[in-house]
Amino acid sequence: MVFQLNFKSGKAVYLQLVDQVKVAAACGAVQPGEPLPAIRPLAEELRVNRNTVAKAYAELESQGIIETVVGKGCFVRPTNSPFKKDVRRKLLAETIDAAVVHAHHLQIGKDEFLRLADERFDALEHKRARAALS
Amino acid sequence: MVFQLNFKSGKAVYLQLVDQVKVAAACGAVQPGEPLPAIRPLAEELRVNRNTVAKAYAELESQGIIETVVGKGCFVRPTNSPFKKDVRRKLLAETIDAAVVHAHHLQIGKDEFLRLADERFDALEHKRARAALS
Amino acid sequence: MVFQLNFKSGKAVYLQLVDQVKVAAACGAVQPGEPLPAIRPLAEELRVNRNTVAKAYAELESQGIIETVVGKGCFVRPTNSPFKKDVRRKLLAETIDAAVVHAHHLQIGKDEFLRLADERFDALEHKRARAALS
Amino acid sequence: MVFQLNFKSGKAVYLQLVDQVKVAAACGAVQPGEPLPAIRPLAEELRVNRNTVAKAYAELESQGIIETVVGKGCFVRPTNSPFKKDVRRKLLAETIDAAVVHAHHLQIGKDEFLRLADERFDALEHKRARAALS
DNA sequence: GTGGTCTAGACCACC
DNA sequence: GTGGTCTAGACCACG
Repeated sequence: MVFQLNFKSGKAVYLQLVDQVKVAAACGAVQPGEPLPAIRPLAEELRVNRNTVAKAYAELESQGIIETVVGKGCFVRPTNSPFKKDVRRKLLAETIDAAVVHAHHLQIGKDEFLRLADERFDALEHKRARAALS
Repeated sequence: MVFQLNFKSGKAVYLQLVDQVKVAAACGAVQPGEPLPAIRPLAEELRVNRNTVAKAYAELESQGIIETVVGKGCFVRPTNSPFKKDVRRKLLAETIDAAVVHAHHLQIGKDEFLRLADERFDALEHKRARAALS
Repeated sequence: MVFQLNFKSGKAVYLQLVDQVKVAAACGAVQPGEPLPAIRPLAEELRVNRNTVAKAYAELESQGIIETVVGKGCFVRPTNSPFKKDVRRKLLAETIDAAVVHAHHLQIGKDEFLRLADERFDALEHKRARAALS
Repeated sequence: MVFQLNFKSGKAVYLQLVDQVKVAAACGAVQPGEPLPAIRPLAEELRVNRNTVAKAYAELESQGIIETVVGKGCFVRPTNSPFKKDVRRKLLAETIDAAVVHAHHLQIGKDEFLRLADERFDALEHKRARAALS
């Protein structure tokens, strides 16, 4: 799993985690039965207190998204309402709209925006590739 | 100008206002030089405290989006980011990173992401063009 | 760190704090990475409301002088203005204009003004050099 | 008289006016018996409401700095404690110190600072020369 | 009427 | 413990 936290967004960090796991689970990016990262190393990677990650996992469990097995870890449960393709596109469109508005105020045009997006997408792939090796 | 606040989203109310004003400015719904709604009546309309609206406007002023003149009101400024080019790129990169991770969780690949971004960028331009006419 | 507030100067208290922190940072009295006093105890010491100190710190953060980490505190950042060169020049020009008018009212001419400025600039550098050693 | 107002300093505009007249009067920049600018044109020049200038003049009269003759204007009264040279230098040094700190945070060095000061001083002279002609 | 400052006190997220 | 948000209400400067 790859997470992206924004400490200045004004949204609680644990809720950002919750949202990201929910989306990933609803789309099959993490398959049912797959384990989520363990709390301690994830907290370290995200530079966040363990309590914060634990709170996010607790929230996910109370929402029935994941299942915690004490001593083993947290596992994704099967989704009963996976997102359809058009729902996924619409969700992403909202996020992209926000980015486009941000670009406008920073006076960054479409060409450079797309170049940056391409670049950051590749960066994510490299990050995942490196993570897969270790 | 119509604003929609979500008191349960976990995101600070004043930041929701900030974002919505930025969107309105970006798509030309409010043109440079035009005034924003006055603080007191807007606070009443949105059922929030006057200080909350004032905080949003103060944030917008510190971001250079609006200019406030005591005794007169708050006015939209023309887009003209004071930041260095590399700073602007870096600021936008953070937003794009979040969108890229979102796309990954939504199981949407780079090609479709870029197509969507291109599309949303054009949509914003069209809105601005239409708004400039009226 | 010792702060002196003047409640009768007609200048907003939180802005007095902002200026004093900026002076302390500029002359090396607080080094990059060092924490500022915590909000609550400082407010008590200065006999002002906690919100007033918080507002000062928020302003310092928005100016890029400090970084605040929730749950940890507020820390001085290394000097690195994000503004374009011409914006920086223009911002400083306004301050210098005020000083020039002040000099004119004080019947102090250009030569002496420049000599004084040279002298005060060196004084700041010396303070910074001494502070860097300890 | 040349005035320099800062609408964002957090200090009341009328107090900025008061301070500037007081300094000029205490240093002989305006001689006893000389008239201050009339309220209406000054307000226009400074882009300020007439009430604001009137309030400043009222404050100056209550402090005994000026004398208002209805229908004629406001005149500077003789000072009984004019600033000595060292006092004037010290007062200006404080203002310059603030400008130097500002320059530091904008990462503008001594050379450029002095160049800017030289330039702004000349600009003030030209402004006064133009004003004297009309 | 406009926006700005300050206080007092409650609740929340994070360490 | 840290900082952040929001409310309610008072007072001020400016137009």
